Amino acid sequence: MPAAFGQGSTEADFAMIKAQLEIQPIEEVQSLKSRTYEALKAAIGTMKIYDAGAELRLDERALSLQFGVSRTPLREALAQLEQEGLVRIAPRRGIFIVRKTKAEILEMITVWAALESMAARLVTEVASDAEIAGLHSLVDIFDSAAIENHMSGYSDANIRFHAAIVALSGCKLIAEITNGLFTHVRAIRQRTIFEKDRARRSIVDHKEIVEALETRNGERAERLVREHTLKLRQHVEQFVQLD
Amino acid sequence: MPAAFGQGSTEADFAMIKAQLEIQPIEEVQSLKSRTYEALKAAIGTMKIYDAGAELRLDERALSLQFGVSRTPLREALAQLEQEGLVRIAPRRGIFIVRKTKAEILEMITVWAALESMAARLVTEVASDAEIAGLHSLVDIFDSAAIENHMSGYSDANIRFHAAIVALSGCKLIAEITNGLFTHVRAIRQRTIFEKDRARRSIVDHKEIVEALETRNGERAERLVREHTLKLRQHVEQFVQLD
DNA sequence: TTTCATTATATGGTATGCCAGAAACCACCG
DNA sequence: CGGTGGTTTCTGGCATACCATATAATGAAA
Repeated sequence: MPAAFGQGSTEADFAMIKAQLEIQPIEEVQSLKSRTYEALKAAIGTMKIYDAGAELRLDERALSLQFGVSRTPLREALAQLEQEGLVRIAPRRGIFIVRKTKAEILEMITVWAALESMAARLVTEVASDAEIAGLHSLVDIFDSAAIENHMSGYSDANIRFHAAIVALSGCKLIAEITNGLFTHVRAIRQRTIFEKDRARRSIVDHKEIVEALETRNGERAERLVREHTLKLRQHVEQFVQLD
Repeated sequence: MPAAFGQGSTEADFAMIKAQLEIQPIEEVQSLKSRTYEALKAAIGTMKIYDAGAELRLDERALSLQFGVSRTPLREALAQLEQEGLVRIAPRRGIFIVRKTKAEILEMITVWAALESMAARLVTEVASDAEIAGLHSLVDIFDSAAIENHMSGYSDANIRFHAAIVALSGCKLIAEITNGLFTHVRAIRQRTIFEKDRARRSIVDHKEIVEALETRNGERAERLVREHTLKLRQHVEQFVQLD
């Protein structure tokens, strides 16, 4: 950055210029590999891969044309997605978007329960009262009967509530793994999972959880979160049909 | 399987053919990418990356020569390792083996505690009595005072005990994530973590865990496993120095 | 002698071309 | 008419060449 201003620039000049264009962070132009990775991940995420007859096969050359990059960075991105479990690369056979089985989904929810319950325990140990109090804003919104008409909004708020607990735990790794799981489950997040009745009971659960966190009752918070998520597990096991 | 033998084939024909050439499995020649991935992962695993002055930078061309493959499959393998968090690829700067910070190690142990305690709970729900009884063989070995002289053996048996619980839970995903964590922690598994005193107390813990599993006491098994692993966490926090 | 600018080089990023294997297609034969 | 064997094509695997940037080396000026 200095070179651009020549040797005649003074501190004053610099300060002025700095005041003018402010933002320094510098646009980090990521590699084509990572940008392709993000783009592919997003594309797969918004794809309704569980619909019957959905096209699960990816064509390298076609994709490289669509993204406007060569096959090399594209393949590196695909290798990463394979590692992440989003696609499966069958040598000489093709590249396929992975459709999780119901059993795998249930395992994910189980892991989620384990991690988030641990997160809740951590929250009671490390979060400030103010931080915990902030959770109220994510729960109380739904006190009104507005639930009935805002199911889509509920779904998002629900996710934010759980994400908040994970965030307050301070454990980056739990957040990371949880996000990874969410990526997989996103495609299945059919609204049917969150029908009215569940929403109502869910809110009661959430209130209890917040209360346990506020009273720093780690054991109880952990148990409530676990049971709450395992309820979802049971619900999915019972009512969601895949495969 | 039926179509291949046409309409004239009898049960006898099939049995004969099957008896003749037997072996079908076919040697699965993996791609260079995946083999390079495995090789690199193993190489990094056996590397003492936490020693001061350890060379953490990887040279693409040098590696491609050593492995005898071109840079393309090598880079795809590296992309996967990056996704897994074992290496960090700094664009135009270099490829570096990731050295986990102490805080990150502690987070891993925390996640481990969460997952294995959930696994223990699952074991009480799904494992057979026989399977649980099998755990005794992994614990009783150390009844004798042989511990004193077999610390290295203890370390392995310890790992196998915990792996067995995860396996008996039937949850593949927990096993998968746990293995991933183990890959990272392996390099730190300095024998100092497992000194005599800890070993003795550890065995007591293990016996209690087995007993809880045998009596199908899910709550207790979960708690014991969690506390056991959190003890390790505290121990590492207190005595292991990194960074 | 030190410092800064310029140039050289090394290293990762990307594009492209060729190769091998798998699947689809087709023709020939029973 | 069906099935089998061969041929073509399509697609992913791999190697290589080139490009861009970061860093090291070098030299000139203060």
